[in-house]
Amino acid sequence: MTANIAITNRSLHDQVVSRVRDLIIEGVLEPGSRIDEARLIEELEVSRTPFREALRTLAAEGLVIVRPSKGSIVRKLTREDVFSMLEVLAHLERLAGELACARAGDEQIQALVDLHQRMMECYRQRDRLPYYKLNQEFHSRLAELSKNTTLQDMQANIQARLKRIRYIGNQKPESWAGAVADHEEMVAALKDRDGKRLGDAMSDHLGRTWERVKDSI
Amino acid sequence: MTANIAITNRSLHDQVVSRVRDLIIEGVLEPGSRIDEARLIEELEVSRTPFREALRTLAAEGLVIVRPSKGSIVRKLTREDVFSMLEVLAHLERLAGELACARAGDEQIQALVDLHQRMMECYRQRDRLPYYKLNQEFHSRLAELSKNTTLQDMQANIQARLKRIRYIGNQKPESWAGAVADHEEMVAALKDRDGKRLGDAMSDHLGRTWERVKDSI
DNA sequence: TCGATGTATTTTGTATACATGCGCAAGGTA
DNA sequence: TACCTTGCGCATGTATACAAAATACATCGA
Repeated sequence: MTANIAITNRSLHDQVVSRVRDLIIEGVLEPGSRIDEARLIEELEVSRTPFREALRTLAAEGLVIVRPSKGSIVRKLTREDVFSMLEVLAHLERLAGELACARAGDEQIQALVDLHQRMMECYRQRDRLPYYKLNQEFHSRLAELSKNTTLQDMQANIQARLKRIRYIGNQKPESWAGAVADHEEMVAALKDRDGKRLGDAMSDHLGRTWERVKDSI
Repeated sequence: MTANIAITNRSLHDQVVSRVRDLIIEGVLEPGSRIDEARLIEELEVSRTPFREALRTLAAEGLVIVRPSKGSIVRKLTREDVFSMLEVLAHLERLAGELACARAGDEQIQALVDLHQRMMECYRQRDRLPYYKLNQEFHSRLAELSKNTTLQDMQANIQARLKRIRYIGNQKPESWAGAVADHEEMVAALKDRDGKRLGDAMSDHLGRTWERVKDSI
């Protein structure tokens, strides 16, 4: 097999989905605002067909709402939405933690510990954005270790929907310190393969996430 | 407010989504088989545009898989898929049970108990289909009592994807009796508002569902 | 001036036409 | 005969045209 020189011939649909998803997460398309179909298809330089298909996909993901004959809007999360999502996410990550302790290989756990070290390095340097990205990766990777694809998918979905709010909400330094402490506990439990303790830690972590985030909605 | 005389002007998209979803759940469209776009749009008497949008929605729901330039197929669940879905569903319903005990009103609990009575009546009469439908409703209603919309959505999604397999897998009489016993325990715990016990019961119930179902995949 | 009603304009929904890429089979070559 | 090549047909992907609905706006009357 030669080096991978394949042209990633992704369909326009897929490209539009990830592009618009990013626009929503980055806040370029503001929550609650109408999605101007004509404007966006012009900027993205695609026709209405793949664009509208993409909207359907994003609607199913929960990022946009299509109101029949009235256009689509970027879904705006209420406090109740965010609370319920964090409640479910906490419970899912508890399961992920427990399963990871039971099913992950030693190298996989070590890899996650290494990732954690890199996060700590970012924290010491106060490199917010790299930390944030590693953090996202930490949680997805932990879900992977559960060896449960449904769990991974659902966690990824909620993560994506909350991404923006969590980013906004984690600005305060003391919040950051708290999150770091949570992670220390999680990694310790993971090293010991103590599923119960890891599950509790993940659940608690997300419980505190609500406290950190709730005022920025 | 007068009686609701609004004309339900559902878009073709929505109609196609629910129609095709039913075709998949009912097994008319067989798992793993290619979806013949031309044939279906003819039978449904719609054009390709709303049909293809509907496919995107169903793909996001996990019922079909669109392979770029290669057509769509009805997603075929592997044993691993079903196991992971039941594992997550069990965990979600555990949460639903715990939250329901904490948050539901007395009348709501009573309504669920009544529903349970009707299920028992069906069981005594060996009315399989009505029982099955009431059972679906029982689980959705219990999720409602959690007052957590995200939980409801995710539970509904997994339910829909598993619907067909669960129906096939619940044919044996002894399986049915076991499921009924599980429900008795669940309702007892719910009456007592014993969240922990209800959570365990729901989780155990779905654990046994795997046993009932696993050979029919 | 305010409101109601009818009309114009914009926007969305659906159908269809056109483009592209995949799979398969016919034909050629070793 | 087995395997590779090549070209054609057809399914899929995308663009555009047309239809219907909703919104904005203007005109008329009280």
